[in-house]
Amino acid sequence: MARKYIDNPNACTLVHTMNIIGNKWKPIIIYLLSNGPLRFGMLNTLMPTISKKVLTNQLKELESDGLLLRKSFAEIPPRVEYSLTERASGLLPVLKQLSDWANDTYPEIDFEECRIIDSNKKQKNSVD
Amino acid sequence: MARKYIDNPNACTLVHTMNIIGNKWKPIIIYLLSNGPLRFGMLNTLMPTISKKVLTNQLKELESDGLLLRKSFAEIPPRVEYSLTERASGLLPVLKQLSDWANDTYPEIDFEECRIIDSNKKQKNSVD
DNA sequence: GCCATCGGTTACTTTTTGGTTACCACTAAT
DNA sequence: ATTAGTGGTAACCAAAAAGTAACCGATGGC
Repeated sequence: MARKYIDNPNACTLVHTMNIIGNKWKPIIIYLLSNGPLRFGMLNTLMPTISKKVLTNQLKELESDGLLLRKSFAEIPPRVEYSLTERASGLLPVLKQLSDWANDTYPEIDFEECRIIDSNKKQKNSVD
Repeated sequence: MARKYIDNPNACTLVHTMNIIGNKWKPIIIYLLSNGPLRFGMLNTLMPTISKKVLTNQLKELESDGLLLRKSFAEIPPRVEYSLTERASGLLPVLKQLSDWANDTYPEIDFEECRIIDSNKKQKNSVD
Protein backbone atom coordinates (compact mmCIF):
# COMPACT_ATOMS: atom_id res chain seq x y z
CA MET A 1 0.00 0.00 0.00
CA ALA A 2 0.86 3.63 -0.33
CA ARG A 3 3.23 3.03 -3.17
CA LYS A 4 5.15 6.04 -4.26
CA TYR A 5 5.70 5.04 -7.83
CA ILE A 6 3.81 4.09 -10.93
CA ASP A 7 4.65 0.56 -12.01
CA ASN A 8 3.11 0.67 -15.42
CA PRO A 9 5.84 0.41 -18.05
CA ASN A 10 3.81 2.22 -20.69
CA ALA A 11 3.20 5.13 -18.40
CA CYS A 12 6.87 5.14 -17.49
CA THR A 13 8.12 5.32 -21.02
CA LEU A 14 5.66 8.13 -21.60
CA VAL A 15 7.05 9.95 -18.60
CA HIS A 16 10.51 9.48 -19.99
CA THR A 17 9.56 10.72 -23.44
CA MET A 18 7.90 13.75 -21.96
CA ASN A 19 10.95 14.48 -19.86
CA ILE A 20 12.95 14.57 -23.07
CA ILE A 21 10.73 16.43 -25.49
CA GLY A 22 7.73 17.56 -23.49
CA ASN A 23 8.39 21.23 -23.20
CA LYS A 24 7.92 24.48 -24.97
CA TRP A 25 10.91 24.47 -27.30
CA LYS A 26 12.32 21.04 -27.88
CA PRO A 27 9.78 19.71 -30.35
CA ILE A 28 10.16 22.90 -32.35
CA ILE A 29 13.91 22.60 -32.43
CA ILE A 30 13.67 19.02 -33.60
CA TYR A 31 11.13 19.97 -36.18
CA LEU A 32 13.23 22.83 -37.52
CA LEU A 33 16.24 20.57 -37.83
CA SER A 34 14.31 17.96 -39.77
CA ASN A 35 15.33 19.48 -43.10
CA GLY A 36 19.02 19.49 -42.33
CA PRO A 37 21.57 21.03 -40.00
CA LEU A 38 21.22 24.60 -38.81
CA ARG A 39 23.55 26.98 -37.11
CA PHE A 40 22.93 28.39 -33.68
CA GLY A 41 22.17 31.81 -35.01
CA MET A 42 19.74 30.49 -37.57
CA LEU A 43 17.84 28.56 -34.95
CA ASN A 44 17.64 31.74 -32.95
CA THR A 45 16.32 33.61 -35.97
CA LEU A 46 13.69 30.98 -36.63
CA MET A 47 12.60 31.10 -33.01
CA PRO A 48 12.76 34.83 -32.46
CA THR A 49 11.31 34.72 -28.97
CA ILE A 50 13.61 32.20 -27.38
CA SER A 51 16.50 33.69 -25.46
CA LYS A 52 20.04 32.64 -26.23
CA LYS A 53 20.41 31.28 -22.75
CA VAL A 54 17.42 29.02 -23.04
CA LEU A 55 18.31 27.97 -26.57
CA THR A 56 21.79 27.00 -25.44
CA ASN A 57 20.26 25.05 -22.63
CA GLN A 58 17.75 23.16 -24.72
CA LEU A 59 20.39 22.29 -27.29
CA LYS A 60 22.65 20.96 -24.58
CA GLU A 61 19.92 18.81 -23.09
CA LEU A 62 18.89 17.47 -26.48
CA GLU A 63 22.50 16.67 -27.21
CA SER A 64 23.01 14.86 -23.94
CA ASP A 65 19.84 12.86 -24.56
CA GLY A 66 21.34 11.76 -27.83
CA LEU A 67 18.95 13.56 -30.12
CA LEU A 68 21.26 16.22 -31.45
CA LEU A 69 24.76 16.36 -32.84
CA ARG A 70 26.81 19.47 -32.26
CA LYS A 71 29.53 20.15 -34.79
CA SER A 72 31.82 23.02 -34.05
CA PHE A 73 34.10 24.42 -36.76
CA ALA A 74 37.42 25.97 -35.84
CA GLU A 75 36.74 29.28 -37.51
CA ILE A 76 36.59 32.87 -36.50
CA PRO A 77 33.91 34.00 -36.00
CA PRO A 78 32.81 30.64 -34.68
CA ARG A 79 30.46 28.35 -36.53
CA VAL A 80 28.44 25.61 -34.90
CA GLU A 81 26.02 23.34 -36.64
CA TYR A 82 23.32 21.26 -35.02
CA SER A 83 21.78 18.23 -36.66
CA LEU A 84 19.48 15.40 -35.71
CA THR A 85 20.75 11.98 -34.75
CA GLU A 86 19.16 8.70 -35.77
CA ARG A 87 17.35 8.64 -32.47
CA ALA A 88 15.72 11.93 -33.21
CA SER A 89 14.78 10.91 -36.74
CA GLY A 90 12.70 8.13 -35.31
CA LEU A 91 10.74 10.75 -33.50
CA LEU A 92 9.86 12.79 -36.56
CA PRO A 93 6.88 10.74 -37.72
CA VAL A 94 5.45 10.83 -34.23
CA LEU A 95 5.84 14.57 -34.00
CA LYS A 96 4.14 14.79 -37.35
CA GLN A 97 1.23 12.83 -35.94
CA LEU A 98 1.00 15.05 -32.91
CA SER A 99 0.87 18.01 -35.20
CA ASP A 100 -1.77 16.37 -37.40
CA TRP A 101 -3.78 15.48 -34.37
CA ALA A 102 -3.96 19.09 -33.28
CA ASN A 103 -4.91 20.17 -36.77
CA ASP A 104 -7.73 17.65 -37.00
CA THR A 105 -8.91 18.02 -33.45
CA TYR A 106 -8.99 21.76 -33.15
CA PRO A 107 -10.28 22.90 -36.54
CA GLU A 108 -11.37 26.20 -34.99
CA ILE A 109 -7.78 27.21 -34.40
CA ASP A 110 -5.73 28.90 -37.08
CA PHE A 111 -2.21 27.56 -37.03
CA GLU A 112 -0.87 29.77 -39.79
CA GLU A 113 1.41 31.57 -37.44
CA CYS A 114 1.87 31.34 -33.74
CA ARG A 115 3.24 33.89 -31.47
CA ILE A 116 5.51 32.07 -29.18
CA ILE A 117 5.09 34.72 -26.60
CA ASP A 118 2.86 33.36 -23.88
CA SER A 119 -0.52 33.13 -25.49
CA ASN A 120 -2.53 33.61 -22.31
CA LYS A 121 -1.36 37.13 -21.70
CA LYS A 122 -1.88 40.13 -23.89
CA GLN A 123 1.22 41.34 -25.64
CA LYS A 124 2.25 44.85 -26.57
CA ASN A 125 3.62 44.57 -30.10
CA SER A 126 4.07 41.30 -31.86
CA VAL A 127 5.66 42.64 -35.02
CA ASP A 128 7.99 45.58 -35.40
CA MET B 1 12.82 41.67 -39.67
CA ALA B 2 12.73 41.15 -35.96
CA ARG B 3 9.69 38.93 -36.13
CA LYS B 4 8.25 37.96 -32.84
CA TYR B 5 6.49 34.83 -33.94
CA ILE B 6 7.08 31.55 -35.68
CA ASP B 7 5.20 31.35 -38.95
CA ASN B 8 5.60 27.68 -39.61
CA PRO B 9 2.19 25.96 -39.32
CA ASN B 10 3.61 22.57 -38.46
CA ALA B 11 5.70 24.01 -35.71
CA CYS B 12 2.66 25.89 -34.43
CA THR B 13 0.45 22.86 -34.14
CA LEU B 14 3.27 21.15 -32.32
CA VAL B 15 3.46 24.06 -29.92
CA HIS B 16 -0.24 23.79 -29.37
CA THR B 17 -0.13 20.06 -28.76
CA MET B 18 2.68 20.49 -26.29
CA ASN B 19 0.80 23.21 -24.49
CA ILE B 20 -2.01 20.75 -24.02
CA ILE B 21 -0.28 17.52 -23.10
CA GLY B 22 3.40 18.35 -22.77
CA ASN B 23 3.91 18.27 -19.06
CA LYS B 24 4.61 15.97 -16.20
CA TRP B 25 1.19 14.59 -15.50
CA LYS B 26 -1.22 14.98 -18.37
CA PRO B 27 -0.03 12.15 -20.60
CA ILE B 28 -0.16 9.85 -17.60
CA ILE B 29 -3.67 10.91 -16.74
CA ILE B 30 -4.79 10.30 -20.30
CA TYR B 31 -3.03 6.99 -20.35
CA LEU B 32 -4.61 5.88 -17.08
CA LEU B 33 -8.05 6.78 -18.33
CA SER B 34 -7.62 4.84 -21.55
CA ASN B 35 -9.19 1.73 -20.04
CA GLY B 36 -12.30 3.48 -18.85
CA PRO B 37 -13.47 6.16 -16.43
CA LEU B 38 -11.81 6.59 -13.08
CA ARG B 39 -12.76 8.49 -9.98
CA PHE B 40 -10.73 11.33 -8.60
CA GLY B 41 -9.56 9.31 -5.65
CA MET B 42 -8.51 6.40 -7.84
CA LEU B 43 -6.45 8.67 -10.05
CA ASN B 44 -4.80 9.98 -6.93
CA THR B 45 -4.08 6.44 -5.78
CA LEU B 46 -2.58 5.53 -9.13
CA MET B 47 -0.41 8.63 -9.05
CA PRO B 48 0.56 8.64 -5.40
CA THR B 49 3.01 11.50 -5.72
CA ILE B 50 0.77 14.06 -7.32
CA SER B 51 -0.85 16.44 -4.89
CA LYS B 52 -4.59 16.88 -4.87
CA LYS B 53 -4.22 20.49 -5.82
CA VAL B 54 -2.18 19.73 -8.89
CA LEU B 55 -4.36 16.80 -9.86
CA THR B 56 -7.43 19.01 -9.65
CA ASN B 57 -5.68 21.56 -11.78
CA GLN B 58 -4.56 19.18 -14.48
CA LEU B 59 -8.00 17.63 -14.68
CA LYS B 60 -9.58 21.05 -15.07
CA GLU B 61 -7.20 22.02 -17.81
CA LEU B 62 -7.70 18.77 -19.67
CA GLU B 63 -11.42 19.23 -19.35
CA SER B 64 -11.32 22.76 -20.68
CA ASP B 65 -9.18 21.61 -23.60
CA GLY B 66 -11.89 19.13 -24.41
CA LEU B 67 -9.96 15.99 -23.60
CA LEU B 68 -11.76 14.93 -20.47
CA LEU B 69 -15.33 14.58 -19.35
CA ARG B 70 -16.18 15.21 -15.75
CA LYS B 71 -19.26 13.46 -14.45
CA SER B 72 -20.36 14.32 -10.99
CA PHE B 73 -22.92 12.15 -9.19
CA ALA B 74 -25.26 13.67 -6.66
CA GLU B 75 -24.30 11.34 -3.85
CA ILE B 76 -22.91 11.62 -0.43
CA PRO B 77 -20.03 11.15 -0.10
CA PRO B 78 -19.45 12.70 -3.51
CA ARG B 79 -18.50 10.71 -6.55
CA VAL B 80 -16.87 12.16 -9.62
CA GLU B 81 -15.82 10.21 -12.65
CA TYR B 82 -13.43 11.32 -15.31
CA SER B 83 -13.35 9.84 -18.77
CA LEU B 84 -11.73 10.54 -22.11
CA THR B 85 -13.52 12.36 -24.89
CA GLU B 86 -13.30 11.48 -28.55
CA ARG B 87 -10.61 14.09 -28.95
CA ALA B 88 -8.48 12.40 -26.39
CA SER B 89 -9.06 8.96 -27.87
CA GLY B 90 -7.49 10.17 -31.07
CA LEU B 91 -4.40 10.90 -29.09
CA LEU B 92 -4.01 7.43 -27.64
CA PRO B 93 -2.27 5.81 -30.61
CA VAL B 94 0.17 8.68 -30.75
CA LEU B 95 0.93 8.41 -27.06
CA LYS B 96 1.47 4.72 -27.62
CA GLN B 97 3.99 5.54 -30.34
CA LEU B 98 5.80 7.99 -28.11
CA SER B 99 6.03 5.30 -25.52
CA ASP B 100 7.23 2.75 -28.07
CA TRP B 101 9.78 5.20 -29.36
CA ALA B 102 11.33 5.56 -25.93
CA ASN B 103 11.37 1.82 -25.48
CA ASP B 104 13.14 1.24 -28.77
CA THR B 105 15.43 4.20 -28.56
CA TYR B 106 16.67 3.84 -25.03
CA PRO B 107 17.10 0.09 -24.63
CA GLU B 108 19.51 0.69 -21.78
CA ILE B 109 16.76 2.07 -19.60
CA ASP B 110 14.55 -0.16 -17.52
CA PHE B 111 11.00 1.08 -17.66
CA GLU B 112 9.56 -1.52 -15.35
CA GLU B 113 8.71 1.02 -12.74
CA CYS B 114 9.29 4.70 -12.53
CA ARG B 115 9.31 6.81 -9.51
CA ILE B 116 7.27 9.82 -10.29
CA ILE B 117 9.07 11.68 -7.59
CA ASP B 118 11.42 14.15 -9.19
CA SER B 119 14.12 11.92 -10.58
CA ASN B 120 16.95 14.42 -10.28
CA LYS B 121 16.86 14.56 -6.52
CA LYS B 122 17.58 11.76 -4.13
CA GLN B 123 14.58 10.47 -2.31
CA LYS B 124 14.18 9.12 1.19
CA ASN B 125 11.93 6.09 0.80
CA SER B 126 10.20 5.13 -2.37
CA VAL B 127 8.21 2.29 -0.89
CA ASP B 128 6.65 2.05 2.55
C1' DG C 1 42.71 51.61 -32.48
C1' DC C 2 37.92 50.36 -32.90
C1' DC C 3 34.01 48.05 -34.22
C1' DA C 4 31.38 43.95 -35.92
C1' DT C 5 30.63 38.90 -36.00
C1' DC C 6 29.23 34.38 -33.66
C1' DG C 7 28.25 31.37 -30.13
C1' DG C 8 28.03 31.39 -26.28
C1' DT C 9 28.42 32.49 -20.46
C1' DT C 10 27.33 34.94 -16.14
C1' DA C 11 24.65 37.12 -12.73
C1' DC C 12 20.31 38.50 -11.68
C1' DT C 13 15.13 38.78 -11.78
C1' DT C 14 10.57 37.22 -12.98
C1' DT C 15 7.21 33.81 -14.05
C1' DT C 16 5.44 29.34 -13.80
C1' DT C 17 4.80 25.16 -11.74
C1' DG C 18 4.44 22.13 -8.07
C1' DG C 19 3.89 21.07 -3.21
C1' DT C 20 2.04 21.39 1.92
C1' DT C 21 -1.18 22.02 5.17
C1' DA C 22 -5.44 23.06 6.83
C1' DC C 23 -10.09 23.24 5.99
C1' DC C 24 -15.07 22.56 4.08
C1' DA C 25 -19.78 20.30 3.05
C1' DC C 26 -22.65 16.56 3.63
C1' DT C 27 -24.20 12.18 5.37
C1' DA C 28 -23.92 7.56 7.66
C1' DA C 29 -22.17 4.88 11.07
C1' DT C 30 -20.30 4.45 15.84
C1' DA D 1 -21.12 13.98 19.76
C1' DT D 2 -17.62 12.34 16.93
C1' DT D 3 -15.52 10.33 13.24
C1' DA D 4 -14.84 8.68 8.48
C1' DG D 5 -15.17 9.23 3.58
C1' DT D 6 -15.05 12.08 -0.95
C1' DG D 7 -13.72 15.69 -3.88
C1' DG D 8 -12.39 19.31 -3.61
C1' DT D 9 -10.54 24.84 -2.19
C1' DA D 10 -7.46 28.58 -0.03
C1' DA D 11 -3.37 30.44 1.65
C1' DC D 12 1.11 30.06 1.59
C1' DC D 13 5.82 28.50 0.09
C1' DA D 14 9.70 26.25 -2.62
C1' DA D 15 11.79 25.01 -6.72
C1' DA D 16 12.34 25.06 -11.53
C1' DA D 17 12.17 27.27 -15.82
C1' DA D 18 12.51 31.18 -18.48
C1' DG D 19 13.85 35.91 -19.48
C1' DT D 20 17.21 40.18 -19.48
C1' DA D 21 21.26 42.52 -20.02
C1' DA D 22 25.94 42.75 -20.00
C1' DC D 23 30.03 40.65 -21.26
C1' DC D 24 33.78 37.58 -23.58
C1' DG D 25 37.51 35.92 -27.09
C1' DA D 26 39.51 35.72 -31.52
C1' DT D 27 39.89 37.76 -35.88
C1' DG D 28 39.08 40.59 -40.05
C1' DG D 29 38.04 44.95 -41.98
C1' DC D 30 38.12 49.96 -41.77
